[in-house]
Amino acid sequence: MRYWLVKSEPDEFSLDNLKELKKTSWEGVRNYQARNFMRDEMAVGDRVLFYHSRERPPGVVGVAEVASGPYADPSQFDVGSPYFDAKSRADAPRWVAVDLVYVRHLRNRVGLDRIKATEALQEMVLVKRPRLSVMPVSREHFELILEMSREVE
DNA sequence: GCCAACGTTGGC
DNA sequence: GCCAACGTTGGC
Repeated sequence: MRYWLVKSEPDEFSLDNLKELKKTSWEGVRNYQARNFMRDEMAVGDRVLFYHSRERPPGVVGVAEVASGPYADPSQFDVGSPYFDAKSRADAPRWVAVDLVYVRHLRNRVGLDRIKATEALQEMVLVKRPRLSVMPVSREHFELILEMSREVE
């Protein structure tokens, strides 16, 4: 089992939205590196840190789980979608989606400021590589974030 | 295949 | 809302 972190702008899709829906199709990823992680490495049962970006303060707010293998992201073929990609062909889809299911909210969010201030988390992709919206997380880092969420800041 | 221009992400 | 960092595009 692998561990991941996905970013979402809560104005667009929050962890509360996922809780209500229980399950969602994680569509709209339009970055090749993120796409490759989803396409090549994500598998059913993988655990996912759910991160709210563009919110003050940004941070990890909960846990989700991968509930499907990768499949062609339908929004790439939808002319009305902001994620429409005219260069993607039906017989060779460029972008993939996976299903995510809600697992839980963290008792306390783990803010980016705290992550950045934690020595053991300096190697997180989140810290080292800005602007990536789907990224792997090591088991150790995943568990440390969960531990931090149980403590009051 | 280089690289300038442009677009997007996301912290602040 | 600003803008730095980064990815993508396209002219040459």
